[in-house]
Amino acid sequence: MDTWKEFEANELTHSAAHHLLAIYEVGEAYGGWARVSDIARRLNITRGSVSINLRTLKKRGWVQTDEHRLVKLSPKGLRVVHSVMAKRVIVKTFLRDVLGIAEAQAEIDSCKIEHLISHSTGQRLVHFLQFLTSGAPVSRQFLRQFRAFQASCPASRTCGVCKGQCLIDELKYAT
Amino acid sequence: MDTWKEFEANELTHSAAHHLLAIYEVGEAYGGWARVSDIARRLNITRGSVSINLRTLKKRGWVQTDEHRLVKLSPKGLRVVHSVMAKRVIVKTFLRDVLGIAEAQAEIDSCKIEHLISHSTGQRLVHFLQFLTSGAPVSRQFLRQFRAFQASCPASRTCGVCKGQCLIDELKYAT
DNA sequence: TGGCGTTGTTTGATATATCATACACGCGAT
DNA sequence: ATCGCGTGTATGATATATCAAACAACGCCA
Repeated sequence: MDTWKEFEANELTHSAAHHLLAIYEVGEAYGGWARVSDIARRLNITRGSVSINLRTLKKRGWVQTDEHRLVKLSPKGLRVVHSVMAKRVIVKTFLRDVLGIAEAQAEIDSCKIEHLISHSTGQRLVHFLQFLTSGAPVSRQFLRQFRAFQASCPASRTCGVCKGQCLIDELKYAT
Repeated sequence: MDTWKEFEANELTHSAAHHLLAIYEVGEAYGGWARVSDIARRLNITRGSVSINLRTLKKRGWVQTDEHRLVKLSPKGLRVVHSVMAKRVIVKTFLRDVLGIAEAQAEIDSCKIEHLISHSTGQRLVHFLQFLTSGAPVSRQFLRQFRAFQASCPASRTCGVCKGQCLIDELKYAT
């Protein structure tokens, strides 16, 4: 019923996830400590925005601050960052190495999705990639034949309603 | 640099996508025409919220209104709905039938992602599923052996930082 | 000791997305 | 004809997320 609301219910927003990632990346060379200015520069937003957003991140217990106003991830925040980073790598790897999507597009898609997929989905995707790249004969053969199949796929078929914008026509098998 | 901002730049928000889907579903039995009340009931939000959100949807050219205040998808809106529906089905099918994720979780994850994946990613995912379910010997064998591999996977390994919350440890192959 | 630049915060603005509540309109039943 | 209910809209509130601009504080340099 309210499945679609799970999106909003997610306590980790896209914005928050990237603030945490930025703190991690910026602080990497300074023992985990980051300055508001550098976080803002990294995200290409204003210092004011970062300052305001940090309130929520602190309230959630994801970051800690210094007496010098330096910012650091809490253990809880670090766990979130690890989780998000891992999911992005997994999704991007799948999109690029299995589906053959261009690096740039794979980056964009995985960046949008990284904070949304569940732990179990991420884990199963890892196992899938592990098996696919395990070097087992069946995996190698499958990948090779899939590449050939892809090459033979028509660029796109036209849908009566969407004029090629949707994929309905290609979904007959799924009904 | 600003890849992460693509999320906000997306003109089709999660909320908007589901409003359009609701209009489509509610209107299905009435020649595409839907009432604000029914849309609100469908989404489990107030009539007021729908009323306000419809302004944006109209401004974007996705819906049209009647002199009786009935709401209908424009041709452009219908294309969006087809595109989103198709992507949800594709992703859900992949999660459920390939990765073996439970129906409910697959529904939640695909619902979060449906409006975010690009057309090319959706199309390639379709081709992947087509090949996997084509009945080709290599596909059947691959799927069977993957199931066996999955069954042998340890439930989860513990990450020093995350205590099993992240998947970093399982990503060694990807570095 | 001044002054200037960087830094972090605050303020007022916009945009989305929701709520509860109040209001106005129309239609059907009495 | 009017009473009441359902419907759509409007209003004021909250929460997120951004901006520009103003402001205060600190440090460095002369």
